[in-house]
Amino acid sequence: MARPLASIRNPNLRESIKEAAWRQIGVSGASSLSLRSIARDLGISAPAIYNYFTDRDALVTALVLDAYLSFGDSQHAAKEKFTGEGDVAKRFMETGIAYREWAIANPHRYLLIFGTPVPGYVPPMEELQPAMMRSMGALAEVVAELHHRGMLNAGGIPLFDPEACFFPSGQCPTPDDLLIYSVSMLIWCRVHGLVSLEVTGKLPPFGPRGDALYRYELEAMLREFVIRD
Amino acid sequence: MARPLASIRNPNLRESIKEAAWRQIGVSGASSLSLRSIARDLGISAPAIYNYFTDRDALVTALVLDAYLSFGDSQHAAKEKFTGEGDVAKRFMETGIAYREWAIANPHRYLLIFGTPVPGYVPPMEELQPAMMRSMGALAEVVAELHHRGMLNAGGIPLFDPEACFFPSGQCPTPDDLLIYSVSMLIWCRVHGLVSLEVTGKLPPFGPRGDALYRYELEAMLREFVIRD
DNA sequence: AAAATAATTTTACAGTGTAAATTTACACTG
DNA sequence: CAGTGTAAATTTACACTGTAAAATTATTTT
Repeated sequence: MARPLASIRNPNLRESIKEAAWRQIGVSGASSLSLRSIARDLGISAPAIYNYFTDRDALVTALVLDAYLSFGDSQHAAKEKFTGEGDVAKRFMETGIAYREWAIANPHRYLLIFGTPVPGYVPPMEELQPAMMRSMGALAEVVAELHHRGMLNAGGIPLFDPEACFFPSGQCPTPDDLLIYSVSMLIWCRVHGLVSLEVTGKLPPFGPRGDALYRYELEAMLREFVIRD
Repeated sequence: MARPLASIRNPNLRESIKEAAWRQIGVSGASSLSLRSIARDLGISAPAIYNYFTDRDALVTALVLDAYLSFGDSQHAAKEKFTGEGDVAKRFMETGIAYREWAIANPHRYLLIFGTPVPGYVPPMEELQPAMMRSMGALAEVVAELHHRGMLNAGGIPLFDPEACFFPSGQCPTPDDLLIYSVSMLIWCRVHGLVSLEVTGKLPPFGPRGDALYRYELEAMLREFVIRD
């Protein structure tokens, strides 16, 4: 028998494959993701997956995109939690805290995006960039707001090369944008340092006090980059 | 024929295996490390490796230990570059810059230590801890010196849990040590954020200006944590 | 010289991704 | 309605992987 079951009792195989993949990743980590065991889970044959994803890498890319979506949602939701005029600093803190909380709640997803957990996988940047830009957008919007209110104190930070960075629709970024993106990137680097080490279990000494350390770092950034009152 | 060649024409197989492993890692990354292809390189059979390493994981651990050694050497060398009384800040900068330079010169080694590049490998912490402590020790010594000279301004930072942290010889750390280690850890987190993203190619916009950004971060830490003059 | 031990080999098994050929189910068209 | 074409699966096959077991050989010890 050769094409009887799958697409009938499973009308949306593409999604089911991704679900099975997440299930596996949740159990044994992204490193041990296996097309064959996904196929076993779904009661189909391994090469059948190639009808929905050209590659193992294509599947991983789809998973990364999903992860970015979920991550971006949580970032934007956090940013929109406080909508008051004077709540910019609160929005910053809220976005920052949501970053870590999402990562701790979804360690495998976090590592899939920001780590290198799948053996030979090299992420296709041009394909992932929109999703990445969107998820980073929440932070960038907060920084932009700070800048527009004249609260951004980041004159000394190095700006990145506008050539080396693909901007949406290939437009040349304004100096303001350049500043905003550079500050956002720097903040992201600091946040990522802590969170990635925590998620990979390499920050053991702090244990439950990871919260406090993380909060301290966010507040240090407020002190360094934000002019208040 | 069964035991003629290897140990005769290759008197130090254990080292040769590691060398071949590094060679492979240098070419195609740590993710595609393969005992079989190491064996092919050396003209021996794959199971022969099991005489020198109980596991693929044991081999990886040996590689990690070597990487820590090289990394620690470069850290301590940088720290001892300036020996003057008033050169503490210089020592800090030098150690920080050496951190990034070593990582960029040895990206695979860096990822082997601080990333998760080998599929199912889970690092045996108790075995790696001495090497890790030693390599982190250079930074800790700089921070300790700052503290002893009364130049450390880090009153507000959260201290980590002394229980959760294995200290050398199981001794209870003094409050001073607790502060020194906590500050060092925090500095390490920040440094690691930047460097790990740069090494994995996830910090493209800055390109050649990565230097400037990194320097800025080191100087920001001096401003934040160090009382000068 | 004989026995013991240690190093190495071959063989084997269970797993992986994926290419190729093959079979089947379904939708159209004549 | 029969026939064809296409798309979705399947089976088969290949080249890999780590590693367990058994067999073989070299060296060391008795």
